[in-house]
Amino acid sequence: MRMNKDDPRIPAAGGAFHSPDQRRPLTLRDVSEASGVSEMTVSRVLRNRGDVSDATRARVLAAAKRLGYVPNKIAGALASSRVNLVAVIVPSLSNMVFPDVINGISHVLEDTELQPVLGVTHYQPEQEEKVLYEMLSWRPSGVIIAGLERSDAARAMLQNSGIPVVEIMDVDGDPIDAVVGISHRRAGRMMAQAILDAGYRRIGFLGTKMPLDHRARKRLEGFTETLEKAGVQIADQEFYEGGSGFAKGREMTQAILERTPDLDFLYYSNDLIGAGGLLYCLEKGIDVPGKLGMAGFNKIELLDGLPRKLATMDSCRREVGEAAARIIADRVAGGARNRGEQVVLIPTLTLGDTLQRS
Amino acid sequence: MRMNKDDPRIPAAGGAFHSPDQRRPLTLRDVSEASGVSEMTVSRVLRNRGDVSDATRARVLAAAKRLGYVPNKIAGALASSRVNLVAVIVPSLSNMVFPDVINGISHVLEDTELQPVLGVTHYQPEQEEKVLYEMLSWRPSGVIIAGLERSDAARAMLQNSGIPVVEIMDVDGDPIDAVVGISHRRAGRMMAQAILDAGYRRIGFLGTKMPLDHRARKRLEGFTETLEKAGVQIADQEFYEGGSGFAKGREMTQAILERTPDLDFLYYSNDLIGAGGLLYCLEKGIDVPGKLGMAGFNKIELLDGLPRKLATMDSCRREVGEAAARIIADRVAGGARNRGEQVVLIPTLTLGDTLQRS
DNA sequence: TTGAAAGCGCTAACAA
DNA sequence: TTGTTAGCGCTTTCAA
Repeated sequence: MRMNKDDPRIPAAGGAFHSPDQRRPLTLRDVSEASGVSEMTVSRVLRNRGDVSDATRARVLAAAKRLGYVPNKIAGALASSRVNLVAVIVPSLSNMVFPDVINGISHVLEDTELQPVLGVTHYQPEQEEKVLYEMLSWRPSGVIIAGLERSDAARAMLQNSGIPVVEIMDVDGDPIDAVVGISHRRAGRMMAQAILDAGYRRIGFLGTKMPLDHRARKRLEGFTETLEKAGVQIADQEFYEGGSGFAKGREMTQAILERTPDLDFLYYSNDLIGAGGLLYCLEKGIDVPGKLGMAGFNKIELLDGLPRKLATMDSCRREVGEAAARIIADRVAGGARNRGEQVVLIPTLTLGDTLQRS
Repeated sequence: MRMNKDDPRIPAAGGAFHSPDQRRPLTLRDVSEASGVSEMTVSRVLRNRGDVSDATRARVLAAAKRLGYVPNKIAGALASSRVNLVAVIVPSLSNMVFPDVINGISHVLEDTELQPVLGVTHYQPEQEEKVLYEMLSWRPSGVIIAGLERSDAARAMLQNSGIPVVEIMDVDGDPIDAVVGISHRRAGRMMAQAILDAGYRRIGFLGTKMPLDHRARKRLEGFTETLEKAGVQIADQEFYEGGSGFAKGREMTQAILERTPDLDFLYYSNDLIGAGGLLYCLEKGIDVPGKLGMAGFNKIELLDGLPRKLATMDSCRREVGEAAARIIADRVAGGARNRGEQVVLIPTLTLGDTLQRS
């Protein structure tokens, strides 16, 4: 074993990693030379592959550590055509919904070799195409992507990619491969039924204007469908653009109630604006849920602790993330020979304090 | 990157490309053979590099589109030793703080070739090391990482990486390279001064138990420092573990007020628990801010619309993200010959309705 | 304007 | 248990 004291990259003992003037990133060859072991054996040691004697292993590890070597996964991936990345593509990080999904995914992948890589589309199909294209060009081991609505191009890319694809959060549609989520139509129907059962009849809807939030759209569709079966029409609607928040919920609630004062229920497309509306109504001294019932969607935990508990429905975000990650992990591990898994979770209804005739 | 209809990357609708049995991903060679043009020229066309005749370009684009070719960035990156990825490493996605930062980063990087790749550490130094190692092994063009507190190993990796490193959200410490953020000590001092100026003297603190949330710790340090200069001690404290939320804020507030009923101010380490506390106090009929003042931190927009506006301080999240991304983009573009940029943002104090003697 | 050759840093497959 | 040889799919460089 050659000890090259003059090699500028090899720092003095103690500070294992400090090579301040380093220009060229270290390669396996550097570790090989520093340890007097072939590149191949160094590679084996660093990947814990094959049989390597303890003595050799120790020398290699010492050298790698001393040099501060970080392997080049680009070269490794090219050589092995294996990439331990899972592309995770979501529309937004700002609404308290997808962070939970992502945490579920990370949690499951932590027990595997796989690593999630995040892309955000801002609910724009063009952005989705672009992000997908970028991610696929890194040849990930799988894709987890929100929703079932795809441009033809995006769909083609995913189909041609030859890797596991899990579409999440929604099951109402035609999946490319696997799918994990809840039925938003069904969620809308369930909520409508609960509202009707409680005796409310003059129902208003408040939600996002965004035509590209397909899940919100489907909830509304299921909702109106069930109302109509009971001979009830939505009495008024209010739409908004931009981020959700309490203030938005207040404004919209005020607007709809001023326009249609005889409403006896407000159905919000998410808990955040619902909570804003609830705060507004409580302030106005409106009898909730006696005179006016209210409900949101998502079961955002953060909101536990409002003066009243808003009726809502669980979107199973963490479970969705976990199940999706598990599908990818199983496929990558080869433990699953099938494709097209379907995991349909059932949202639970929470009546809270805002959906029950007093 | 443009996304027009002639973009070779985007397969045409209509299924020209469904090659259902496709096993091997397409390569440049496939496009080369399909178009009768050398691989090299195909590569030039797809990267818009060098001079290529219009006729050749058209043939290549047609072939690429027809086949649904997606370039392999792994090979490209290895050959060119250029990777258009920026590693973004944050402690959490769940607290409404880092999504804003990430949006700022994405927004700036959208105008460049660079792409953010996200890693989450859950406030664990070991996780940070692991994530950093994984990301650096992909040889990104830059790193944006939250905080200034690093393990020796993490610090060494970053130093040795030879790429731009921007540490964000905090400026109180010893940066490895560039830094963008606010001074949390200063923020704590400012808030303490405002509270003292308003005449409050019996002050309680409520915050996370997490010893690894260094920014919260520094705010508290600055806070107590200013109080002490005025001869005021923190009268009581309450710490919590786990996620923030209104419910947590309520519980803690109840606990501290029952233990120390004569407190006249509550300083919360973030707006979410502060909002919970505020809701609790309003319900209890406590005179806010007359008998009891309250303040949080972060200026979370979502909360606009609470019955009272909580006093808070802006953590400049989006600006931090944007400035950090700009530093990376400039360095990558070669437009900046220097290193070690320091961007210190000044948080603004919002008194709201909870910090002013009536 | 186009093409041919030589790697990028690593790993699969095989040899010793 | 260790080493050698060929690539992985692309880009760089240089020649035509």
